[in-house]
Amino acid sequence: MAEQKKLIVIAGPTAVGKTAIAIEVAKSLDTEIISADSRQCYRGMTIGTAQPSAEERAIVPHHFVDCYDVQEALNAADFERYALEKLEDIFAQHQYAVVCGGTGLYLKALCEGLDDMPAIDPIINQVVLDHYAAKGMDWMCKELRQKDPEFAAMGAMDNPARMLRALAFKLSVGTSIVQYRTAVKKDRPFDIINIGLELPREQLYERINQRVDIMMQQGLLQEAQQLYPQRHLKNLQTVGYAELFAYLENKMTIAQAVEKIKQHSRNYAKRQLTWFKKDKAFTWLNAQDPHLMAKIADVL
RNA sequence: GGUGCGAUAGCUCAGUUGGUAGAGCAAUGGACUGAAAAUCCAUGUGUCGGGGGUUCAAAUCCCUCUCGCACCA
Repeated sequence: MAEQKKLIVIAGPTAVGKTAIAIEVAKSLDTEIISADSRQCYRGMTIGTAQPSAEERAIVPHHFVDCYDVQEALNAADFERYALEKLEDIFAQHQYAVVCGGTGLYLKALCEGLDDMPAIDPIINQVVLDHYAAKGMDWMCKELRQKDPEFAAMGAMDNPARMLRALAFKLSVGTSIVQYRTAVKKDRPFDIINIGLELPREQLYERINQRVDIMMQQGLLQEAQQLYPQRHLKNLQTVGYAELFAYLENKMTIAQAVEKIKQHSRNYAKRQLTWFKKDKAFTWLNAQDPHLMAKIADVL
């Protein structure tokens, strides 16, 4: 009987050095990488999302990078499907596969699965969005309390993003979204090894600041200019672009925009750490440990 | 040199007729099952520029000094 296939998850905050390390790991195991990053998958967001370069991709094949139009709004469930399918291909030829990324929900979707849920009618969804834009939170609270008291009772009634989905779900499916949330972990036909990369906070923040300066030198502003006409897409509600759009609209100076990008990247890194640290399955390693590769080999 | 305005949380500022301070942003911590680089929640002791005075009580009134800004010379 063949040995169980193994998925190596490499996660951590932005700018910690995940990409380079994942490449080294994948190369040494002679396998491929699936990126678990909700923004690197879009074409045209090359510099701002720090997509692996062509040279890096020539060393190890990457998937879910630079392969969708920004108009296509993918979500965690789409990633789950994509990654499971791709893993089947990779495992057909390799003992190991590497998933590398910083989007916690996507990693969770892949490793534990999302509950199966019916799709929301896009027309109803749009109607709900429009009503919310016109009438605001008060309207949505009232509407939810009336139409989906079960959700309203759960106490997420201060978060518009989730309320919007709950309302649109209830209106198009007819049942409360709460009914579909079983939180049952799915069994996957492979072992999962979780590796978290970290650095002392000060050092991480310093790296983030430096990387933003480098991105600007590489032409982030020009990249943002090209995407500017599509700035209202949710995929472009992204650190590094939103701030430059504000600059392009004369809402702040370029220096202020760069400062904001650094600040928001630091905030984002902290949120990522909060998410991953809660998951006790991770083995944490210092991203700059000189014996990193040996330590990773130990974990496998 | 003169006059006026300002000096309050890391930053920008509120502070009503005197009752020992509060917002936004930042920062820190946290949540998060289909927008997740998103979205949201929690946390505010700071010689109220220094010194003196009036008062039971002063960020708030008076005097003075220091520093900024503006205007007049």
